[in-house]
Amino acid sequence: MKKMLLVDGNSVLFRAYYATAYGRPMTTSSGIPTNGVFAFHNMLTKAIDLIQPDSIMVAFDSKKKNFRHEIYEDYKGGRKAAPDELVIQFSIAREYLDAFNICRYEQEGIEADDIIGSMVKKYPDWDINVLSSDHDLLQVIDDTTSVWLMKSGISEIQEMTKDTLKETMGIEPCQIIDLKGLMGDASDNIPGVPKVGEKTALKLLAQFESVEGVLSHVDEIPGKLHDNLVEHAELALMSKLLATIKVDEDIDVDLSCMMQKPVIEKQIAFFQKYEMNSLIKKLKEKTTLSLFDEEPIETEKRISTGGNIVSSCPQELFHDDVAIYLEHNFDSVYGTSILGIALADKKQSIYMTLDELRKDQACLDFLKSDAKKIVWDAKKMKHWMDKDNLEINNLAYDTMIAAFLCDTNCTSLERTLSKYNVSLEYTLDMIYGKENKPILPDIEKVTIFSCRNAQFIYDLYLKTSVELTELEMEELFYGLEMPLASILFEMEKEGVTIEQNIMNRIADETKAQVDELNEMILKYSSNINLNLNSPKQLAEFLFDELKLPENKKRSTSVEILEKLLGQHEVIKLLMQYRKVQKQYSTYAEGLKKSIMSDSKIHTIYNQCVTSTGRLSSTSPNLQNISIRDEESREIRKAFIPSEGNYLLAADYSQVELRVLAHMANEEKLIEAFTSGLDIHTKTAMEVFDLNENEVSSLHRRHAKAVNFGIVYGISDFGLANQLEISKNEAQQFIDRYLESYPNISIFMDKTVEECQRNGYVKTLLNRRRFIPEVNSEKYFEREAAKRAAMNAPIQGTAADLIKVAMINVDREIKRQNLKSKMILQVHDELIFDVYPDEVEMMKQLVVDQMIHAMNLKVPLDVQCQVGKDWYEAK
DNA sequence: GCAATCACG
DNA sequence: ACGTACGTGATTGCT
Repeated sequence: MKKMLLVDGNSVLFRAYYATAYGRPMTTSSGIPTNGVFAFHNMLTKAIDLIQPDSIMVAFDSKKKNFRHEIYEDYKGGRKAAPDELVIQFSIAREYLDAFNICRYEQEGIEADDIIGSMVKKYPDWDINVLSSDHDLLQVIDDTTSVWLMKSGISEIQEMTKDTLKETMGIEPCQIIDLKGLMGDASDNIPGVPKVGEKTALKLLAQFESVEGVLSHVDEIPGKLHDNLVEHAELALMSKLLATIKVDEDIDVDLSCMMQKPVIEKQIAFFQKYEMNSLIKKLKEKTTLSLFDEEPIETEKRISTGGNIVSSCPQELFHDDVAIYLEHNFDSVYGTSILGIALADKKQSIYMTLDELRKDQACLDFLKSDAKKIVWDAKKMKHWMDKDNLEINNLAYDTMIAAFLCDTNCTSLERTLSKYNVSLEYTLDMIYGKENKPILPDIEKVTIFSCRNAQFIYDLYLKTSVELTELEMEELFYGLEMPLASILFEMEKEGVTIEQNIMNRIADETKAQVDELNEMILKYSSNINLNLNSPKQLAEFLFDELKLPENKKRSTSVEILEKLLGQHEVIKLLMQYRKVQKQYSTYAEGLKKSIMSDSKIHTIYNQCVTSTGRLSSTSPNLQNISIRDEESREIRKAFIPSEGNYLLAADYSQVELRVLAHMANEEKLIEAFTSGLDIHTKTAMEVFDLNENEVSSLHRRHAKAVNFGIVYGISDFGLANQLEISKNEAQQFIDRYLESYPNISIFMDKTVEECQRNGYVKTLLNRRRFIPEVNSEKYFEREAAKRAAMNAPIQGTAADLIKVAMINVDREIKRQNLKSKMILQVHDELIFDVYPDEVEMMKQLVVDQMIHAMNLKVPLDVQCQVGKDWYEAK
C-alpha cells in the first residue's frame, strides 16, 4: 500500500518553535529568527526517514475565522498573540517547503485539521500517516490511518494507531471528540464541562461511550459531577461539535504535487539564504542515491550491487553504446591522474583500477576499437588517456554536449543529473578531498562512485538522445558539435608556442612602469599606503581627497576617468597605470604562469558554457589577448609559430551583420554587402541620406555604433551612452535605421514574438536558446531578455558558421595531407601554424572553406594575414 | 565567494 | 520611477 504523510503544519511549527525558543537565539546574521524552521526541518526529516512516504503534504490553518467561530465566538479566544519571532517563521516555513518541493496546502474557512481529515477520507486506499502535536487529530485514526504525535519537546515521535490508542487511553478514535466535549481543550479555548478533566472524562466514556450516552444516563452519575453535567450539557455538546474535524471538504490537491522529487540545488540555496550551514553539510552527506524516477532500465544487477570491482572486463560489455567513465582524482585537464575505469550498459556495470586495465588486453583493444562509446566530456577524457599513453577511439556520444544543447543549465555532471532527479552518493571532493588538500581514497567508495557515474552516463544517453530528437538538434549534435570536440582536442593538444624572452621582457618593462606610475600617483595623495588596485581606496582618493565630481555609484572605471581627464593631471597617470597594470598582471605575468614545459600555452576550449553557442577559452583565456590598444598589443609578439613556420590568421569581416542581413532577408543590407562598399559608410549614407563623399568620419562612427547596437538588441539609452548623444537623437538614429532597413525591424519583432510564444529562439542550425524571461513581470528583466532574444540567433548563427568552417578546414587539411595545423579560434577568427611550403595553399584553402561554410544570401568576406608572430598576422 | 574592472569578439 | 546595449574570463581587493 502506498504511504502518505500529512503534516499539521501549524502544530508542528508551533512545537518546533517553542521547543527551541529558549536558550541561545538562532538567527541569520541579519537577525531573522530561524530556530523554528530549523527544528521543523529536523522534525520533518525524522518523520520522512521513519515513515518513508510516497507522497507528502503539509497543511496550514488559514488566517481567517472559520465556521467554529460561528458556533462559539470565543473559539481560540484568550490566546496570546504569537511572538513576532514565530510569526515571521510561518512564511519562512512556507518558503522552506517550496524549496524542498514539498506540497503545502491551506484553504480559507477551514483549519489544518479539517484538511487532514478530508484527505484521510478522500484516500481510503492509502496508508496515511499524520504528523502533529495536537491530540485532537487522533480522531482521524482508522484501519489505514495512524497519527504520529510529537512527544516531550521535539526529540521523539510516537505512532498512535487504533490499538495503541485503546491501550493508552482506553477509547476508540471516534471518542476523541467526546473526550474533548467533556474535558475541553485549553489551547483552543474549548470549554468542556467544568471540573471534568481527562481522568474523569475517560472514566465516563468507558462506561457510557459518548457525550450523548453520558447525558442520557446522567441520573446514574452521583454527586457534584451529576450537577455539573446537567448544568453544562449544552456546553458539552457544543464543545464536542467544536472538536469535530471536518472530513467532507473538497481538497484541491493532486497526487503528483505531493510526489515531487527534491532538487538539491534548491534545498542548498534555501539553507544558504538562511545560513543553516550545518544542514547543507548533512544534506550532502545523506542525500540518498536513486536512479531516474521511472526506472528506465530493466536491471536488478545494476541497482542492487552498485557495480562490481573486477580484475578483467567481462566480454559482454564489448559492444557499441557502452558508457565509459574514467575515475580520476581531480577535475582539471592537466595534472589529473586516471585511477580506474568503469563501464556500464543497460545490464551491468564494472570497475577496474588502472593497473588492472593495463593488464587486460581485451579491454584495451575494445577501447581502441571502432565500437561506439558513450562518455561525459569526450575531450577531457582524450586528454587524460593521451597523457597516460592509452588509446581510446570513437567517443561517439558526449552526454555533456548533448545535455547542454538541450538545456544550457546543464553545466556540470551534478547539475545535469539533478535535472533528472538524481543525486550522487559521493562527490569527487568527498573521496579525494580538494586538490590542495587531498585525502586517502576508500576503494569501496571509489568503486560505487565510478560504477554509478558510468551508469548515469548511460542513462543520460537514453534521456538526451530522445530530447535531441524532439528538439530537432540531432544534426547539430552529430554533424557539428561532436566532430568539433575532436578538433578542439587536437588544437588544445597542439597549443601555441610562446617566445619567452619577449614575454619576460614585456613583464619586466610593464612591472617597471607599474612601479614608476604608482610612485608618481602616490605623490598626489596624503595616504602613503594608497592601493591603486583597490577601487574603494581609489574612489576615496579621487572623490574625497581631490574633491573631483562624483558619480552616483562612485565608480572609477575608464568611462568615468575619461570624463575627469581635464580636471586633474593625475587622471592621465591613473589611466596609464590601469592599462599597464592589466598588461602586467593578466597578460605578461599572468600568461607566463600558463606556459608548459614545451614552451607552449595549451588553452582549454569549452563547448558548454555560452548560451549563444560560442566557444569560450580558459586556463588561460586566449580569446581576449590585447589588440585594440597599440602598446598593449605588443604582447602578441610573444605568440609565435613552431620553428621555421608562419602564423596565418583569417577572420570574417562583419560576420554578424552579414548573418543578420541573411536572416532578416533585408534586401538593402544584402545589396550593401554585395556591392563591396564599407558597410558602415554605406549605412551612414542610408541613415543620414548622404552621398558617399559626404560621409564624414563622425557620420561613419555613428553609423558603426548603430550597426553594433542593432546586433545587440538596440535601445536608445544604450546608443546614447555609447555615442554620448541625447536619448532623443539616439532614438532618431534608430528610427531612421529601421526605416532604411524595414526587414530588420520586422525580423526583430518576429524574433521577440517567437520567443514569447515558444520560450526559445533558434539559430540557422537549430541551436536553441531558452529565454523564458521575455514574459517576465519585471520590466527590466523582460527588456533585457528581449535584447538577448534578438542577439542570440545572430551571435549563435555566426558561432555555428565558424564551427562549420573549422570542421571543413580540418577535413581539407587532412585530406590533402598537409602538415599545417589549426591552433586557435577567436569567435570570428582562426589561427594556423603553417609550414613555409604550405603558406599559399593554406591561405587559399582556409579562405575558401571559411567563405563557403554556409550558403547565405550575402557573400562572406575573410581577411587573411601571414606573419612571424601574432602581432604581424593581424 | 562576490563585486569591480578591463581584456576580447 | 526605474536603469540597459550582446557574449565571455582573469585579476584584484575585500568580507
